[in-house]
Amino acid sequence: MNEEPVESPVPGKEPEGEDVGQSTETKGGEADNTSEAEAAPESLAPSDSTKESPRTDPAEEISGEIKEEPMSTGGEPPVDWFEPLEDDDDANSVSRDDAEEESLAGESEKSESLVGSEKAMKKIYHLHIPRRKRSHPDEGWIEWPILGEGWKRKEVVRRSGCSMGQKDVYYMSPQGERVRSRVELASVLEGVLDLSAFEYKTGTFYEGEAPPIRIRNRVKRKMRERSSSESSWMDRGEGADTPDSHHRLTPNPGPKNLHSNQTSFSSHGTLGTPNQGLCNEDPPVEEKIKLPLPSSSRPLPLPSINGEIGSEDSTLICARCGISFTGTWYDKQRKRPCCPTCWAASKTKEHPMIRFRKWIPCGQCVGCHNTVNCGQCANCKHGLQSPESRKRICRKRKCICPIRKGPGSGGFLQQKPYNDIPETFDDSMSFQSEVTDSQHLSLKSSDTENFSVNVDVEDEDDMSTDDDDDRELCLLCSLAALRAVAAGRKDLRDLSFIHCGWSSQSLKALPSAVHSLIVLAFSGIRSGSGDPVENVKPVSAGKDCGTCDFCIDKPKFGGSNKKRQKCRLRQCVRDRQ
DNA sequence: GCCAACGTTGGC
DNA sequence: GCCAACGTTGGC
Repeated sequence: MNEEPVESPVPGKEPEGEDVGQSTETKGGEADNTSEAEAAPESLAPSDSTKESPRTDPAEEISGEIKEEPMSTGGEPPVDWFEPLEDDDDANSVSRDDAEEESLAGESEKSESLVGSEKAMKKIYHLHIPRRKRSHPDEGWIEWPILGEGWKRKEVVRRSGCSMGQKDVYYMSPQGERVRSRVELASVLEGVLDLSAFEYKTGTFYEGEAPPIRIRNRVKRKMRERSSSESSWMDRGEGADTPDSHHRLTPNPGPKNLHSNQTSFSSHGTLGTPNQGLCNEDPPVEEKIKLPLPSSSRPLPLPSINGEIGSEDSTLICARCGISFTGTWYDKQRKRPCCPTCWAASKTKEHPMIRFRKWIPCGQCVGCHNTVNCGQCANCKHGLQSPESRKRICRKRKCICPIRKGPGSGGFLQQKPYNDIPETFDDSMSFQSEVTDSQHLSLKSSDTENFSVNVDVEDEDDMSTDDDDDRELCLLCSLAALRAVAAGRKDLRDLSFIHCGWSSQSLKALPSAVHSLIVLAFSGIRSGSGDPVENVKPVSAGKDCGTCDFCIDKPKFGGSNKKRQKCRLRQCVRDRQ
């Protein structure tokens, strides 16, 4: 029966089931239960004050010093069940649990900060701080014949938490049904006892008009996340019944008002008890952090570093390493946040910095404001030549917004990157550490977006055949250039083996940010060397290796010219795939 | 898995 | 703002 011997300091003196701290709250019942309508509230105050008792110096208790405990050791008859908790003369009764509890939430002066800190610690650091001490189920029950034979009543004062000090009153039917509200009690006593004049809290019937009975129309709120992984970012679904919801006597209040679901999120300010304000000062951690919506219901955000891309980036907690970071990085499944470091470590081939995107015109830049075709650019010329097939917009009318983030940034299209990009990119990332701070900043600011080596497509038809379109440059070449720089290369001439036919001209046509990076890097490596691309000799633009199968196929190498393909070494790697 | 203890919130 | 009602949690 007694499962908590440690908490029964004076065995035999009192029913062991009632000597635990929990029982303090019930003492309002006194021996004479029927006349304690006022006694109950009054008796509860001391229960809290007990925690202010001089005896309860946590430091002293923890240090092993047993205080004098004069009150109880003096042999004064204990005031019922208060004795063990308040003035325990038994050394053993100064249990570690008590000390812990008091240290956590014992002294009322400290309770606010303690409660707050406890909550914060629990929430933020997930420390395993015992939240509560469970009393024995049989403890604290007082016969309550006013409700009928066999009925019991129990008062519980919350000893910790935000609602510390709040009193809960329970009743237990002769059949052992535990009632925790007037509604439940009414349902049990329906047809047996009229509770219209029954005051649930005090357990007494009063005379006069009965206060209105509140009927709550609650909406189930799904706040808590599931324990792990994928569901952690999802709202909890229906059916999250708790065991309590099954055992509860209270009938289900029926259909919930769905409309109130929203307001429930904004009503944290309500104060159930004076202490509840403490809880509401700091929103839960989950609410401090803007939790991302499930990827399925959320536009795929732009990747970013330090939130430079997309000013609305959230502070997220990496699901892998736990660090916080800003941005909108997600793991491969895009279900959980993933910091850039873990991203790099993931070896995924779908690096967030490498994407193919489709521009959405900003509508504000000069290019977007141009309405007249220049007639001079390749696109215009192409259109003049074959108006039917003209699909490209005049280059002067293209969006030249430096940020290149259209009004619907979510409209970028993510496409599959090239296969061997990650390693290349890793090298280029290492390059960042070699540059100066200012250079580094330039990498992380607006250039970052371009540095992400996007192949930007204004529309599908605009991609591919236009040789002098800077958007046509091979992604691998761009990356290779960066990689070479990162590796400490002094020039880029050997890049031809990656992209045959590269010349200084084509290098110059690198996406401006990439080119700038190269220049920047070289200026850091070789001060005053100027534009390194300028020094790059034209590479094997016109030379065939004469050994590959395509060259051998050529007539000049004695082939039959069946394949009619350019020397493999002169082909862009991209084209070879 | 139960349920005491605590959190939350909607009615007043 | 209070607090009854009930949802939720975590100790057992």
